[in-house]
Amino acid sequence: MNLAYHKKYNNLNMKDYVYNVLKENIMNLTIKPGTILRKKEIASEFEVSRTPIREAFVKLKEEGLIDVYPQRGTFVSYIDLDKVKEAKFMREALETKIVKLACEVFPDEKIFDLEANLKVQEMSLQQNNYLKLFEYDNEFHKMLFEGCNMENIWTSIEQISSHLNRMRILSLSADFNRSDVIEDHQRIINTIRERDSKKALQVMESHISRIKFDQEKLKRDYPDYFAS
Amino acid sequence: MNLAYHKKYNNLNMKDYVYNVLKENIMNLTIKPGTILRKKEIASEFEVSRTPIREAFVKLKEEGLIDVYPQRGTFVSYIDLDKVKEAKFMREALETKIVKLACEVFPDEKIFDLEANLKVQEMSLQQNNYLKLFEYDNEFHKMLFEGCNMENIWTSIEQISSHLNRMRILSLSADFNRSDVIEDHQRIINTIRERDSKKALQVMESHISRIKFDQEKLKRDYPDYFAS
DNA sequence: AATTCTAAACTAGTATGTTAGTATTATTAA
DNA sequence: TTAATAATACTAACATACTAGTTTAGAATT
Repeated sequence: MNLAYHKKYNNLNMKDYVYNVLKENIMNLTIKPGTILRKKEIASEFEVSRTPIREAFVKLKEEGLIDVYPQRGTFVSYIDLDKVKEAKFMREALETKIVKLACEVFPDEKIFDLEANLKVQEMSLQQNNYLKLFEYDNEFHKMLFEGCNMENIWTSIEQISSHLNRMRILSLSADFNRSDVIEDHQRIINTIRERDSKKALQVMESHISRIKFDQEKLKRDYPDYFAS
Repeated sequence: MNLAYHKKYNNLNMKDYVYNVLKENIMNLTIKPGTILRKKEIASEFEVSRTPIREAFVKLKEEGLIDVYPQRGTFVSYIDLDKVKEAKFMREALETKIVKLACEVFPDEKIFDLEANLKVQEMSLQQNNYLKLFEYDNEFHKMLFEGCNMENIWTSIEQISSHLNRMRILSLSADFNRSDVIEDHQRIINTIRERDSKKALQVMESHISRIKFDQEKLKRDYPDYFAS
Protein backbone atom coordinates (compact mmCIF):
# COMPACT_ATOMS: atom_id res chain seq x y z
CA MET A 1 0.00 0.00 0.00
CA ASN A 2 2.95 2.30 0.65
CA LEU A 3 1.37 5.07 2.70
CA ALA A 4 2.99 8.35 3.61
CA TYR A 5 2.94 8.75 7.39
CA HIS A 6 3.23 11.90 9.43
CA LYS A 7 4.54 12.24 12.92
CA LYS A 8 2.21 15.18 13.55
CA TYR A 9 -0.68 12.80 14.20
CA ASN A 10 1.20 10.73 16.77
CA ASN A 11 -0.54 12.07 19.87
CA LEU A 12 -3.94 10.82 18.74
CA ASN A 13 -5.76 7.60 19.45
CA MET A 14 -5.49 4.96 16.74
CA LYS A 15 -8.88 5.71 15.18
CA ASP A 16 -7.99 9.35 14.59
CA TYR A 17 -4.43 8.53 13.61
CA VAL A 18 -5.62 6.07 10.97
CA TYR A 19 -8.24 8.56 9.81
CA ASN A 20 -5.69 11.33 9.36
CA VAL A 21 -3.10 9.20 7.60
CA LEU A 22 -5.63 7.67 5.21
CA LYS A 23 -7.22 11.05 4.51
CA GLU A 24 -3.89 12.64 3.71
CA ASN A 25 -2.96 9.80 1.38
CA ILE A 26 -6.31 9.90 -0.39
CA MET A 27 -6.15 13.69 -0.80
CA ASN A 28 -2.58 13.45 -2.11
CA LEU A 29 -3.77 10.85 -4.59
CA THR A 30 -1.13 8.51 -3.17
CA ILE A 31 -4.09 6.15 -2.93
CA LYS A 32 -5.91 6.43 -6.22
CA PRO A 33 -9.67 6.73 -6.68
CA GLY A 34 -11.26 3.33 -7.07
CA THR A 35 -8.65 1.56 -4.94
CA ILE A 36 -10.15 -1.07 -2.68
CA LEU A 37 -9.41 -0.58 1.00
CA ARG A 38 -9.09 -3.91 2.77
CA LYS A 39 -9.68 -3.52 6.48
CA LYS A 40 -7.54 -6.53 7.30
CA GLU A 41 -4.62 -5.31 5.20
CA ILE A 42 -4.75 -1.79 6.64
CA ALA A 43 -5.12 -3.20 10.16
CA SER A 44 -1.87 -5.13 9.81
CA GLU A 45 -0.23 -2.12 8.11
CA PHE A 46 -0.99 -0.03 11.21
CA GLU A 47 -0.49 -3.01 13.54
CA VAL A 48 -3.92 -2.64 15.15
CA SER A 49 -7.17 -4.56 15.05
CA ARG A 50 -10.01 -3.97 12.60
CA THR A 51 -12.00 -1.85 15.07
CA PRO A 52 -10.13 1.48 14.84
CA ILE A 53 -9.87 1.02 11.07
CA ARG A 54 -13.62 0.58 10.85
CA GLU A 55 -14.20 3.70 12.93
CA ALA A 56 -11.83 5.68 10.74
CA PHE A 57 -13.89 4.47 7.78
CA VAL A 58 -17.05 5.88 9.38
CA LYS A 59 -15.47 9.33 9.34
CA LEU A 60 -13.96 8.97 5.88
CA LYS A 61 -17.32 7.89 4.50
CA GLU A 62 -19.09 10.85 6.06
CA GLU A 63 -16.68 13.16 4.24
CA GLY A 64 -17.18 11.42 0.92
CA LEU A 65 -13.61 10.18 0.67
CA ILE A 66 -14.63 6.54 0.47
CA ASP A 67 -17.66 4.58 -0.68
CA VAL A 68 -18.77 1.61 1.40
CA TYR A 69 -20.72 -1.19 -0.23
CA PRO A 70 -21.96 -3.63 2.43
CA GLN A 71 -20.68 -7.16 2.06
CA ARG A 72 -18.74 -6.11 -1.04
CA GLY A 73 -16.01 -3.73 -0.15
CA THR A 74 -14.82 -0.22 0.59
CA PHE A 75 -13.29 1.90 -2.17
CA VAL A 76 -11.64 5.30 -2.49
CA SER A 77 -14.30 7.54 -4.05
CA TYR A 78 -13.95 8.72 -7.61
CA ILE A 79 -13.73 12.47 -8.13
CA ASP A 80 -17.26 13.79 -8.53
CA LEU A 81 -17.42 16.98 -10.60
CA ASP A 82 -20.73 17.98 -9.03
CA LYS A 83 -19.08 17.99 -5.64
CA VAL A 84 -16.17 19.96 -7.07
CA LYS A 85 -18.63 22.57 -8.29
CA GLU A 86 -20.38 22.76 -4.92
CA ALA A 87 -17.13 23.17 -3.03
CA LYS A 88 -16.09 26.02 -5.32
CA PHE A 89 -19.44 27.73 -4.79
CA MET A 90 -19.14 27.39 -1.06
CA ARG A 91 -15.56 28.60 -0.86
CA GLU A 92 -16.36 31.62 -2.98
CA ALA A 93 -19.33 32.57 -0.80
CA LEU A 94 -17.45 32.17 2.46
CA GLU A 95 -13.98 33.44 1.59
CA THR A 96 -15.28 36.69 0.17
CA LYS A 97 -17.38 37.25 3.27
CA ILE A 98 -14.56 36.34 5.63
CA VAL A 99 -12.01 38.65 4.05
CA LYS A 100 -14.40 41.57 4.48
CA LEU A 101 -14.80 40.63 8.12
CA ALA A 102 -11.06 40.20 8.47
CA CYS A 103 -10.59 43.85 7.53
CA GLU A 104 -12.58 44.71 10.63
CA VAL A 105 -11.49 42.17 13.21
CA PHE A 106 -8.30 40.40 12.12
CA PRO A 107 -5.76 41.06 14.90
CA ASP A 108 -2.60 42.91 13.91
CA GLU A 109 -0.30 40.46 15.66
CA LYS A 110 -1.61 37.62 13.52
CA ILE A 111 -0.77 39.42 10.31
CA PHE A 112 2.80 38.53 11.11
CA ASP A 113 1.86 34.85 11.06
CA LEU A 114 0.36 35.29 7.61
CA GLU A 115 3.60 36.80 6.38
CA ALA A 116 5.59 33.94 7.87
CA ASN A 117 3.34 31.44 6.17
CA LEU A 118 3.79 33.23 2.88
CA LYS A 119 7.56 32.90 3.16
CA VAL A 120 7.16 29.13 3.38
CA GLN A 121 4.94 29.20 0.32
CA GLU A 122 7.63 31.05 -1.61
CA MET A 123 10.23 28.51 -0.51
CA SER A 124 7.99 25.63 -1.54
CA LEU A 125 7.58 27.18 -4.98
CA GLN A 126 11.32 27.54 -5.37
CA GLN A 127 11.81 23.94 -4.25
CA ASN A 128 9.16 22.78 -6.72
CA ASN A 129 7.41 21.07 -3.79
CA TYR A 130 3.82 21.37 -4.89
CA LEU A 131 2.40 19.30 -2.03
CA LYS A 132 4.02 21.62 0.49
CA LEU A 133 2.78 24.67 -1.40
CA PHE A 134 -0.70 23.20 -1.39
CA GLU A 135 -0.50 22.54 2.34
CA TYR A 136 0.60 26.08 3.21
CA ASP A 137 -1.85 27.63 0.77
CA ASN A 138 -4.64 25.88 2.67
CA GLU A 139 -3.07 26.85 5.96
CA PHE A 140 -3.06 30.49 4.87
CA HIS A 141 -6.79 30.46 4.28
CA LYS A 142 -7.38 28.59 7.49
CA MET A 143 -5.54 31.34 9.34
CA LEU A 144 -7.86 33.94 7.85
CA PHE A 145 -10.83 32.13 9.35
CA GLU A 146 -9.09 31.56 12.67
CA GLY A 147 -8.21 35.24 12.93
CA CYS A 148 -11.91 36.00 12.63
CA ASN A 149 -12.76 33.30 15.20
CA MET A 150 -14.46 31.20 12.55
CA GLU A 151 -12.37 28.06 12.61
CA ASN A 152 -15.40 25.77 12.41
CA ILE A 153 -16.36 27.31 9.08
CA TRP A 154 -12.94 26.40 7.74
CA THR A 155 -13.49 22.85 8.98
CA SER A 156 -16.73 22.81 7.02
CA ILE A 157 -14.97 24.02 3.89
CA GLU A 158 -12.30 21.36 4.30
CA GLN A 159 -14.94 18.69 4.60
CA ILE A 160 -16.82 19.64 1.46
CA SER A 161 -13.58 20.15 -0.47
CA SER A 162 -12.39 16.55 -0.58
CA HIS A 163 -13.15 16.29 -4.28
CA LEU A 164 -12.18 19.85 -5.21
CA ASN A 165 -8.83 19.52 -3.50
CA ARG A 166 -7.93 16.37 -5.36
CA MET A 167 -8.59 18.30 -8.57
CA ARG A 168 -6.36 21.10 -7.34
CA ILE A 169 -3.58 18.62 -6.59
CA LEU A 170 -3.89 17.07 -10.05
CA SER A 171 -3.81 20.51 -11.62
CA LEU A 172 -0.84 21.63 -9.53
CA SER A 173 1.15 18.51 -10.34
CA ALA A 174 0.71 19.23 -14.05
CA ASP A 175 1.33 22.97 -13.96
CA PHE A 176 3.43 24.14 -11.10
CA ASN A 177 3.86 27.72 -12.30
CA ARG A 178 1.74 29.35 -9.64
CA SER A 179 3.56 32.44 -8.48
CA ASP A 180 0.30 34.27 -9.21
CA VAL A 181 -1.29 32.55 -6.22
CA ILE A 182 1.45 33.72 -3.90
CA GLU A 183 1.16 37.26 -5.22
CA ASP A 184 -2.57 37.15 -4.50
CA HIS A 185 -1.85 36.08 -0.94
CA GLN A 186 0.48 39.03 -0.48
CA ARG A 187 -2.22 41.37 -1.76
CA ILE A 188 -4.72 39.86 0.65
CA ILE A 189 -2.38 40.49 3.57
CA ASN A 190 -1.86 44.07 2.41
CA THR A 191 -5.56 44.85 2.14
CA ILE A 192 -6.20 43.40 5.59
CA ARG A 193 -3.36 45.44 7.04
CA GLU A 194 -4.79 48.55 5.40
CA ARG A 195 -8.30 47.53 6.56
CA ASP A 196 -9.53 48.14 3.04
CA SER A 197 -12.52 45.80 2.84
CA LYS A 198 -13.62 46.92 -0.61
CA LYS A 199 -10.27 46.12 -2.15
CA ALA A 200 -9.98 42.94 -0.08
CA LEU A 201 -13.21 41.67 -1.55
CA GLN A 202 -11.97 42.34 -5.08
CA VAL A 203 -8.64 40.63 -4.48
CA MET A 204 -10.26 37.58 -2.89
CA GLU A 205 -12.80 37.27 -5.68
CA SER A 206 -10.12 37.20 -8.31
CA HIS A 207 -8.00 34.89 -6.16
CA ILE A 208 -10.75 32.31 -5.71
CA SER A 209 -11.68 32.51 -9.36
CA ARG A 210 -8.22 31.12 -10.12
CA ILE A 211 -9.46 27.80 -8.75
CA LYS A 212 -10.48 26.73 -12.15
CA PHE A 213 -8.67 24.15 -14.12
CA ASP A 214 -9.21 22.53 -17.41
CA GLN A 215 -11.59 19.88 -16.14
CA GLU A 216 -11.91 18.28 -19.55
CA LYS A 217 -8.16 17.95 -19.92
CA LEU A 218 -7.74 16.49 -16.44
CA LYS A 219 -10.53 14.05 -17.15
CA ARG A 220 -8.80 13.04 -20.37
CA ASP A 221 -5.41 12.64 -18.69
CA TYR A 222 -6.75 10.72 -15.69
CA PRO A 223 -9.92 9.03 -16.94
CA ASP A 224 -9.90 6.36 -14.23
CA TYR A 225 -9.95 9.00 -11.45
CA PHE A 226 -13.44 10.22 -12.27
CA ALA A 227 -16.98 9.07 -11.64
CA SER A 228 -19.45 8.45 -14.47
CA MET B 1 -34.33 7.84 28.47
CA ASN B 2 -37.67 8.17 26.65
CA LEU B 3 -36.55 8.81 23.09
CA ALA B 4 -38.76 9.87 20.22
CA TYR B 5 -38.42 7.38 17.39
CA HIS B 6 -39.22 7.82 13.75
CA LYS B 7 -40.20 5.17 11.27
CA LYS B 8 -38.57 7.12 8.46
CA TYR B 9 -35.16 5.83 9.50
CA ASN B 10 -36.21 2.19 9.49
CA ASN B 11 -34.54 1.19 6.26
CA LEU B 12 -31.08 2.00 7.54
CA ASN B 13 -28.46 -0.14 9.22
CA MET B 14 -28.36 0.07 12.99
CA LYS B 15 -25.45 2.50 13.13
CA ASP B 16 -27.23 5.06 10.97
CA TYR B 17 -30.58 4.40 12.60
CA VAL B 18 -29.13 5.04 16.05
CA TYR B 19 -27.29 8.09 14.75
CA ASN B 20 -30.45 9.61 13.28
CA VAL B 21 -32.65 8.91 16.30
CA LEU B 22 -30.10 10.27 18.76
CA LYS B 23 -29.41 13.32 16.60
CA GLU B 24 -33.10 14.15 16.33
CA ASN B 25 -33.59 13.82 20.06
CA ILE B 26 -30.55 15.95 20.83
CA MET B 27 -31.61 18.64 18.36
CA ASN B 28 -35.16 18.62 19.78
CA LEU B 29 -33.67 19.05 23.22
CA THR B 30 -35.52 15.88 24.26
CA ILE B 31 -32.08 14.89 25.51
CA LYS B 32 -30.74 17.91 27.34
CA PRO B 33 -27.24 19.33 27.04
CA GLY B 34 -24.94 17.80 29.63
CA THR B 35 -26.84 14.50 29.76
CA ILE B 36 -24.54 11.52 30.02
CA LEU B 37 -24.99 8.96 27.25
CA ARG B 38 -24.34 5.46 28.54
CA LYS B 39 -23.45 3.12 25.72
CA LYS B 40 -24.76 0.10 27.59
CA GLU B 41 -28.10 1.75 28.39
CA ILE B 42 -28.60 2.97 24.82
CA ALA B 43 -27.57 -0.42 23.46
CA SER B 44 -30.30 -2.15 25.43
CA GLU B 45 -32.76 0.62 24.53
CA PHE B 46 -32.17 -0.12 20.83
CA GLU B 47 -31.71 -3.84 21.50
CA VAL B 48 -28.33 -4.01 19.79
CA SER B 49 -24.75 -4.39 20.94
CA ARG B 50 -22.45 -1.55 21.88
CA THR B 51 -20.70 -1.56 18.48
CA PRO B 52 -23.29 0.29 16.36
CA ILE B 53 -23.85 2.71 19.27
CA ARG B 54 -20.17 3.45 19.33
CA GLU B 55 -20.10 4.06 15.59
CA ALA B 56 -23.07 6.40 15.86
CA PHE B 57 -21.08 8.26 18.53
CA VAL B 58 -18.19 8.72 16.11
CA LYS B 59 -20.52 10.60 13.76
CA LEU B 60 -22.27 12.55 16.51
CA LYS B 61 -18.91 13.63 17.88
CA GLU B 62 -17.72 14.82 14.49
CA GLU B 63 -20.77 17.07 14.29
CA GLY B 64 -20.23 18.50 17.75
CA LEU B 65 -23.43 17.05 19.17
CA ILE B 66 -21.63 15.11 21.87
CA ASP B 67 -18.36 15.41 23.77
CA VAL B 68 -16.38 12.25 24.44
CA TYR B 69 -14.01 12.11 27.39
CA PRO B 70 -11.98 8.88 27.25
CA GLN B 71 -12.44 6.59 30.22
CA ARG B 72 -14.87 9.08 31.75
CA GLY B 73 -17.98 9.33 29.66
CA THR B 74 -19.87 10.76 26.72
CA PHE B 75 -22.13 13.78 27.17
CA VAL B 76 -24.54 15.81 25.06
CA SER B 77 -22.66 19.00 24.21
CA TYR B 78 -23.65 22.27 25.76
CA ILE B 79 -24.79 25.01 23.39
CA ASP B 80 -21.72 26.97 22.34
CA LEU B 81 -22.54 30.56 21.37
CA ASP B 82 -19.40 30.83 19.25
CA LYS B 83 -20.64 27.96 17.12
CA VAL B 84 -24.07 29.57 16.94
CA LYS B 85 -22.43 32.71 15.58
CA GLU B 86 -20.42 30.78 13.01
CA ALA B 87 -23.47 28.89 11.77
CA LYS B 88 -25.37 32.14 11.33
CA PHE B 89 -22.48 33.64 9.39
CA MET B 90 -22.30 30.60 7.14
CA ARG B 91 -26.01 30.40 6.50
CA GLU B 92 -26.18 34.07 5.63
CA ALA B 93 -23.31 33.77 3.17
CA LEU B 94 -24.68 30.68 1.46
CA GLU B 95 -28.42 31.31 1.47
CA THR B 96 -28.09 34.74 -0.09
CA LYS B 97 -25.85 33.32 -2.78
CA ILE B 98 -28.14 30.34 -3.42
CA VAL B 99 -31.29 32.39 -3.79
CA LYS B 100 -29.62 34.49 -6.45
CA LEU B 101 -28.64 31.31 -8.25
CA ALA B 102 -32.13 29.91 -7.78
CA CYS B 103 -33.54 32.82 -9.78
CA GLU B 104 -31.49 31.57 -12.70
CA VAL B 105 -31.67 27.80 -12.46
CA PHE B 106 -34.45 26.73 -10.10
CA PRO B 107 -36.77 24.51 -12.18
CA ASP B 108 -40.36 25.69 -12.54
CA GLU B 109 -41.84 22.29 -11.69
CA LYS B 110 -40.13 22.34 -8.30
CA ILE B 111 -41.69 25.66 -7.37
CA PHE B 112 -44.86 23.67 -6.87
CA ASP B 113 -43.08 21.56 -4.23
CA LEU B 114 -42.10 24.75 -2.41
CA GLU B 115 -45.72 25.84 -2.34
CA ALA B 116 -46.82 22.44 -1.04
CA ASN B 117 -44.21 22.62 1.70
CA LEU B 118 -45.42 26.08 2.65
CA LYS B 119 -48.98 24.77 3.09
CA VAL B 120 -47.67 22.29 5.66
CA GLN B 121 -45.86 25.11 7.43
CA GLU B 122 -49.11 27.07 7.67
CA MET B 123 -50.89 24.03 9.06
CA SER B 124 -48.15 23.49 11.61
CA LEU B 125 -48.47 27.08 12.75
CA GLN B 126 -52.25 26.71 13.15
CA GLN B 127 -51.76 23.49 15.08
CA ASN B 128 -49.16 25.18 17.30
CA ASN B 129 -46.77 22.36 16.41
CA TYR B 130 -43.48 24.19 16.55
CA LEU B 131 -41.32 21.11 15.99
CA LYS B 132 -43.15 20.36 12.78
CA LEU B 133 -42.89 23.99 11.68
CA PHE B 134 -39.17 23.86 12.38
CA GLU B 135 -38.83 20.65 10.38
CA TYR B 136 -40.62 22.03 7.32
CA ASP B 137 -38.87 25.36 7.56
CA ASN B 138 -35.57 23.52 7.29
CA GLU B 139 -36.97 21.33 4.53
CA PHE B 140 -37.95 24.47 2.59
CA HIS B 141 -34.40 25.77 2.62
CA LYS B 142 -33.05 22.35 1.77
CA MET B 143 -35.29 22.32 -1.31
CA LEU B 144 -33.82 25.62 -2.45
CA PHE B 145 -30.35 24.05 -2.44
CA GLU B 146 -31.55 20.85 -4.07
CA GLY B 147 -33.25 22.80 -6.84
CA CYS B 148 -29.86 24.37 -7.60
CA ASN B 149 -28.14 20.97 -7.43
CA MET B 150 -26.29 21.97 -4.30
CA GLU B 151 -27.56 19.43 -1.81
CA ASN B 152 -24.11 18.83 -0.33
CA ILE B 153 -23.89 22.47 0.68
CA TRP B 154 -27.13 22.09 2.61
CA THR B 155 -25.64 19.02 4.32
CA SER B 156 -22.69 21.20 5.32
CA ILE B 157 -25.01 23.85 6.72
CA GLU B 158 -26.93 21.23 8.69
CA GLN B 159 -23.71 19.93 10.16
CA ILE B 160 -22.44 23.27 11.38
CA SER B 161 -25.91 24.26 12.64
CA SER B 162 -26.24 21.76 15.48
CA HIS B 163 -25.82 24.49 18.08
CA LEU B 164 -27.70 27.22 16.19
CA ASN B 165 -30.69 24.96 15.63
CA ARG B 166 -31.01 24.11 19.29
CA MET B 167 -31.16 27.85 19.98
CA ARG B 168 -33.85 28.21 17.32
CA ILE B 169 -35.88 25.41 18.92
CA LEU B 170 -35.57 27.05 22.34
CA SER B 171 -36.62 30.36 20.90
CA LEU B 172 -39.55 28.85 18.98
CA SER B 173 -40.81 27.00 22.01
CA ALA B 174 -40.96 30.28 23.93
CA ASP B 175 -42.40 32.46 21.20
CA PHE B 176 -44.42 30.60 18.63
CA ASN B 177 -45.83 33.65 16.88
CA ARG B 178 -43.85 33.27 13.68
CA SER B 179 -46.21 33.97 10.81
CA ASP B 180 -43.56 36.45 9.64
CA VAL B 181 -41.31 33.54 8.72
CA ILE B 182 -43.99 31.93 6.58
CA GLU B 183 -44.67 35.23 4.86
CA ASP B 184 -40.97 35.49 4.07
CA HIS B 185 -41.04 32.03 2.54
CA GLN B 186 -43.94 33.03 0.30
CA ARG B 187 -42.01 36.09 -0.83
CA ILE B 188 -38.99 33.95 -1.59
CA ILE B 189 -41.10 31.66 -3.77
CA ASN B 190 -42.55 34.67 -5.57
CA THR B 191 -39.20 36.24 -6.35
CA ILE B 192 -37.87 32.94 -7.67
CA ARG B 193 -40.94 32.52 -9.84
CA GLU B 194 -40.45 36.05 -11.17
CA ARG B 195 -36.71 35.35 -11.58
CA ASP B 196 -36.03 38.62 -9.78
CA SER B 197 -32.62 37.95 -8.25
CA LYS B 198 -32.17 41.46 -6.86
CA LYS B 199 -35.39 41.30 -4.89
CA ALA B 200 -34.71 37.68 -3.94
CA LEU B 201 -31.44 38.69 -2.35
CA GLN B 202 -33.16 41.42 -0.33
CA VAL B 203 -35.92 39.12 0.87
CA MET B 204 -33.48 36.38 1.85
CA GLU B 205 -31.22 38.82 3.68
CA SER B 206 -34.07 40.08 5.80
CA HIS B 207 -35.36 36.53 6.26
CA ILE B 208 -32.05 35.18 7.55
CA SER B 209 -31.58 38.22 9.77
CA ARG B 210 -34.67 37.06 11.67
CA ILE B 211 -32.55 34.23 13.02
CA LYS B 212 -31.68 36.28 16.00
CA PHE B 213 -33.04 35.66 19.40
CA ASP B 214 -32.50 37.17 22.75
CA GLN B 215 -29.45 35.11 23.60
CA GLU B 216 -29.12 36.66 27.01
CA LYS B 217 -32.70 35.86 27.90
CA LEU B 218 -32.40 32.26 26.68
CA LYS B 219 -29.20 31.88 28.67
CA ARG B 220 -30.97 33.19 31.74
CA ASP B 221 -33.97 30.91 31.26
CA TYR B 222 -31.93 27.79 30.50
CA PRO B 223 -28.60 28.38 32.27
CA ASP B 224 -27.70 24.69 32.38
CA TYR B 225 -27.98 24.34 28.58
CA PHE B 226 -24.98 26.54 27.86
CA ALA B 227 -21.23 26.16 27.91
CA SER B 228 -19.04 28.41 30.08
C1' DA C 1 -16.28 14.59 62.08
C1' DA C 2 -12.89 15.18 58.61
C1' DT C 3 -9.30 13.22 55.82
C1' DT C 4 -6.80 9.68 53.54
C1' DC C 5 -6.55 5.39 51.44
C1' DT C 6 -8.41 1.31 49.04
C1' DA C 7 -11.38 -1.38 46.33
C1' DA C 8 -15.17 -1.72 43.42
C1' DA C 9 -17.80 0.06 39.61
C1' DC C 10 -17.78 2.59 36.01
C1' DT C 11 -15.86 4.44 31.29
C1' DA C 12 -13.62 4.63 26.15
C1' DG C 13 -10.60 2.25 23.32
C1' DT C 14 -9.16 -1.84 21.28
C1' DA C 15 -9.22 -6.91 19.98
C1' DT C 16 -11.48 -10.77 18.29
C1' DG C 17 -15.38 -13.77 17.12
C1' DT C 18 -19.80 -14.48 14.58
C1' DT C 19 -23.30 -13.73 11.01
C1' DA C 20 -25.16 -12.93 6.66
C1' DG C 21 -24.64 -11.46 2.16
C1' DT C 22 -21.62 -10.94 -2.29
C1' DA C 23 -18.18 -12.26 -5.72
C1' DT C 24 -15.25 -15.63 -7.52
C1' DT C 25 -13.73 -19.97 -8.63
C1' DA C 26 -14.22 -24.83 -9.28
C1' DT C 27 -17.20 -28.36 -10.63
C1' DT C 28 -20.77 -30.49 -13.00
C1' DA C 29 -23.98 -30.93 -16.77
C1' DA C 30 -25.30 -30.00 -21.39
C1' DT D 1 -16.80 -25.48 -25.41
C1' DT D 2 -20.39 -23.37 -22.97
C1' DA D 3 -23.81 -22.81 -19.39
C1' DA D 4 -25.49 -23.79 -15.00
C1' DT D 5 -24.56 -24.93 -10.33
C1' DA D 6 -22.11 -25.60 -6.03
C1' DA D 7 -18.36 -24.57 -3.02
C1' DT D 8 -15.10 -21.28 -1.44
C1' DA D 9 -13.24 -16.98 -0.15
C1' DC D 10 -14.16 -12.67 0.36
C1' DT D 11 -16.78 -8.56 2.53
C1' DA D 12 -19.46 -5.20 6.10
C1' DA D 13 -22.18 -5.34 10.06
C1' DC D 14 -22.81 -6.69 14.49
C1' DA D 15 -21.72 -9.11 19.13
C1' DT D 16 -18.75 -9.81 22.84
C1' DA D 17 -14.44 -9.86 25.52
C1' DC D 18 -10.55 -7.53 27.32
C1' DT D 19 -7.48 -3.55 28.84
C1' DA D 20 -6.32 0.51 31.02
C1' DG D 21 -7.63 4.62 33.01
C1' DT D 22 -11.28 7.46 35.93
C1' DT D 23 -14.73 8.14 39.31
C1' DT D 24 -17.18 6.82 43.31
C1' DA D 25 -18.14 4.72 47.58
C1' DG D 26 -16.74 2.84 51.66
C1' DA D 27 -13.33 1.56 55.05
C1' DA D 28 -9.49 2.94 57.75
C1' DT D 29 -7.01 6.51 59.97
C1' DT D 30 -6.42 10.82 62.22
